Amino acid sequence: MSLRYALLALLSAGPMTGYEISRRFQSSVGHVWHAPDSQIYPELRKMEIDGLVAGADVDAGPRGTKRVYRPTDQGTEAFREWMNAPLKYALDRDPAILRAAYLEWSSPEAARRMMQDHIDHFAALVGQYDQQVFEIDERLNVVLLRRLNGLPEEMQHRVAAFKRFAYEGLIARAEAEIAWAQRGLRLLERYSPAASVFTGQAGESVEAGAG
Amino acid sequence: MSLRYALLALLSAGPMTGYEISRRFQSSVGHVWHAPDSQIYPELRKMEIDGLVAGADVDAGPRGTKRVYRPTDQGTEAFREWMNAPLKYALDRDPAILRAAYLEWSSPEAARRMMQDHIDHFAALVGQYDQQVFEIDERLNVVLLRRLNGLPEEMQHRVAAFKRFAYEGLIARAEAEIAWAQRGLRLLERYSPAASVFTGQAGESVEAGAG
DNA sequence: CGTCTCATGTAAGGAGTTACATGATTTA
DNA sequence: TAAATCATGTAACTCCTTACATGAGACG
Repeated sequence: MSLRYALLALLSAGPMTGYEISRRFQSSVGHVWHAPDSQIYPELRKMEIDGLVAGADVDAGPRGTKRVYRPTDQGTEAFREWMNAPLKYALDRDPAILRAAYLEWSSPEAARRMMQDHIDHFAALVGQYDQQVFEIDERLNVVLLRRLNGLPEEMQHRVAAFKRFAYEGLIARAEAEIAWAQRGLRLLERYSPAASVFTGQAGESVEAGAG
Repeated sequence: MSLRYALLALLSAGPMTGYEISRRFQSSVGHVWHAPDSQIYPELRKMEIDGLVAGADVDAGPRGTKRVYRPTDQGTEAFREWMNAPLKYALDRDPAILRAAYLEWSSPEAARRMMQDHIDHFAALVGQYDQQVFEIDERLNVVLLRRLNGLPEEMQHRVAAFKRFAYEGLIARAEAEIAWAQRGLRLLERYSPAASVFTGQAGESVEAGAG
């Protein structure tokens, strides 16, 4: 149910087409919330039926028309209500943690590769997040500029500070993942040189595993 | 698709009924992977059809019978394969980050409450994780004991070390969340004493928000 | 002449949530 | 005698993923 609030959040910067939302959800804003086309277009239609956004068919030059959405007063109010309601925390369900807990079932090489992939994955994300923070600080982000346009300077700082804060959270998380996987590599170094008893055929391993 | 691997992981400690799995998934092991009854029983049936587990109806005394599942050789092999395959990383979609990015839309009190709830939530989790680590270190966890039973001592250390490592990851994450929310509180202190322009009625706010 | 961008979806299926349903036995 | 534990599900729904579909204009 958060997708519609993510859409309202993005649309609070100004009117957009489904296509533009889709592109933003795949690049910059996509770090905060990601969704594919196949979810966005139908959800916008549903939100229109529910009176949260208003769509208008606008001339798109030689390309015919496109549908531009903007939040209605009701949509803005629904977003604000959601922003003031308590958050529900989902229970944990992360394949990386699941794997880590049963790493004796991986081959030593696969275990090391998993940790290295984890580090590489989150290091790449940190790079992307840093770039976003830079674009926030330097006011290079198009959607942010649209959003800040017309606000008093103090409020501009405030709005930008919150965007920055969100990315700082993502960076802190990613760095925690990297540090954890590095601990994992050190742990594997201590245990992996010795061959795993779990690398044999299925029959043996059931014996070894179930004892 | 990870649920079945979580089930195979748990069953690798020894045979269990759906009911016992369900209880474990709601308490101790539930921190690593959570699932409700309504998902577990049907999934076990599907896995039996797919040949990954074998179910046997066993006498349960005066209560009639119960169905005990154990992994088949094929199931054990499928689990090992999954443990050796590369992980897929899902794209980010976290309501807490989404909110943080648009915190100018929350009332100052709601924003502070959100941060405090975040801290409380993850502090409680850290407490639970610490307890699990204690139970791993002291060999108090029933499933772990079942799993270690019969393994050479060196392997016991190894297996327990990986379980501990998984919880260390959860703890590191939770602590990163706490630190982040504390930064959030400090940020709000700087910006919130001044009233938000976004606290008026819908009409005004659309002006202010969209500029 | 081919690929990229603009523009908007459908369709099928998997994964997860929430609520409901049932009934015996054991414990406080 | 009321509540918790043992034991096993169904049903409806939402949310998300993956694959497929289409067509025009712009760019190189």
